[in-house]
Amino acid sequence: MESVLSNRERAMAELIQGRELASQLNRIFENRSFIVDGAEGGSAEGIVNKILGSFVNSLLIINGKESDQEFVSDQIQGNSSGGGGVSDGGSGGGAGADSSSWDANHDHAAPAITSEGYTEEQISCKSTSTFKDRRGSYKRRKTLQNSWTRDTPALTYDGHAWRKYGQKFIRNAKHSRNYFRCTHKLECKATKHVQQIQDHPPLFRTTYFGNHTCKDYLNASELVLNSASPRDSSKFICFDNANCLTNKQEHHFFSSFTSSLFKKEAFVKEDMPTTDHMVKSDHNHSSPCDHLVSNDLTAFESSGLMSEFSSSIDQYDYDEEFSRIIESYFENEVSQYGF
DNA sequence: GCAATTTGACCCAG
DNA sequence: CTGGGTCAAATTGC
Repeated sequence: MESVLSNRERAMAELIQGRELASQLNRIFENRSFIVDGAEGGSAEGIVNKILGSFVNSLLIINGKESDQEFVSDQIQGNSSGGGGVSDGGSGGGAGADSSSWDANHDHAAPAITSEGYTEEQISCKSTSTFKDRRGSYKRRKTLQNSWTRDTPALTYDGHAWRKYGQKFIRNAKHSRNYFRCTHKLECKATKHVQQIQDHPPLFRTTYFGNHTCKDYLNASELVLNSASPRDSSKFICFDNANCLTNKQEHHFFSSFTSSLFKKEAFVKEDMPTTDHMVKSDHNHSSPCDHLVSNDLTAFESSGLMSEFSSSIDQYDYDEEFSRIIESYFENEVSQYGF
C-alpha cells in the first residue's frame, strides 16, 4: 500500500504533466502549425483531453482509485476521437457564428404582419380553418440555407439556451425529431432540430439553422441532455455553478473551472479556425468552432467524470499547497485563453 | 403567476 | 399530394 505522501507526489507529477500540456495548448493557440507526437496530440482538443486526463488521474491517485484511470482515460479519448467524437449534444446545439443568410431569408420570408400578428394571407385562410386554432399559420422557409449538421454521441451544452417548440415523428426514422429555437426568439432567430439517428451506440444529429443574433450565449445556463423521447425531452443540466452540476456543496475551484470553460468557448468561437468536427458542413456554411470545450464537457458528462471529479474534490482533504497548484493549473495557464 | 414543454393542427415546399 | 416545419392552446413545473 502506498502512502498518502507518495500519492500526493504522483498527483503532483500528474498536475505538472498537465501543466506542460497546457503550455502545449498555449503554443497551439499561438502557432496553429504546432505539431506534437501522438495520434491526436497535435490537436487542441487532444491536448485538452490529456490535460483533463492528467487532472482526473491526479484526483484518482489521491483517492486511491487508480484502477479507474484506464477507464477514465478511455472515456475521455472515446468521447473525443473519431468521427462520432463530436460531442455537441443533440439538444445542446451550438450557435452559428457566421453572417446569416438564413436570417435574411427568414426575415424576408416572414410575411407582412398585421396588427394581430398574422398575414393577410393567413387571415384569408381563417374562413377555411377554425378561427380559434391558428396553429401552423406561418410562412415556411424556402430552403435550408445557412444550415449545418453535427453528429454526436451525446447531447451536450453548446453555450446557448434553447426552447423546444415542436416534435415530430419523421418518416423512416426510428426516433422523433425535436425542434428548438433560441430562447431569445424575439431577437434571435437561430433554430435547430435534433434527432437520434442511431441506437447503439447512440448518435444524435443536430441540424442548425441561422445564427444567433443574441449576444449572451454565455449566459445560457441550461443544457438539454436528451430529447430522443418525448418524456426525456426536457432534461436539463444547470451549469450556473458547481451546485447544479454536482448536487453537492459548492466548490470554489470547480465553480471557477466550469465557468472558465464557457469563457473559453466564447474565445474559441471568435478565434479558432474551422475544425474537422463538423460531420457535414453544407450550404456554403463555414462551421463555427465552438465545440472544443464542449467536447471536454461531454467527456466528463457522459463518463460520469463530473461526479467523480467533484466527489474527489469533496472527499480529499487537500492542503493549501495542493489547492494553489490546482488553481494555478488553470488560472495561470489556461486563463491565458480566456478560460 | 410565469415560463417552458407538450402536442395536435395547420401550412407549404418539393 | 406528402411530409417536414412551425404555431399556439393546453399542460406542466417551479
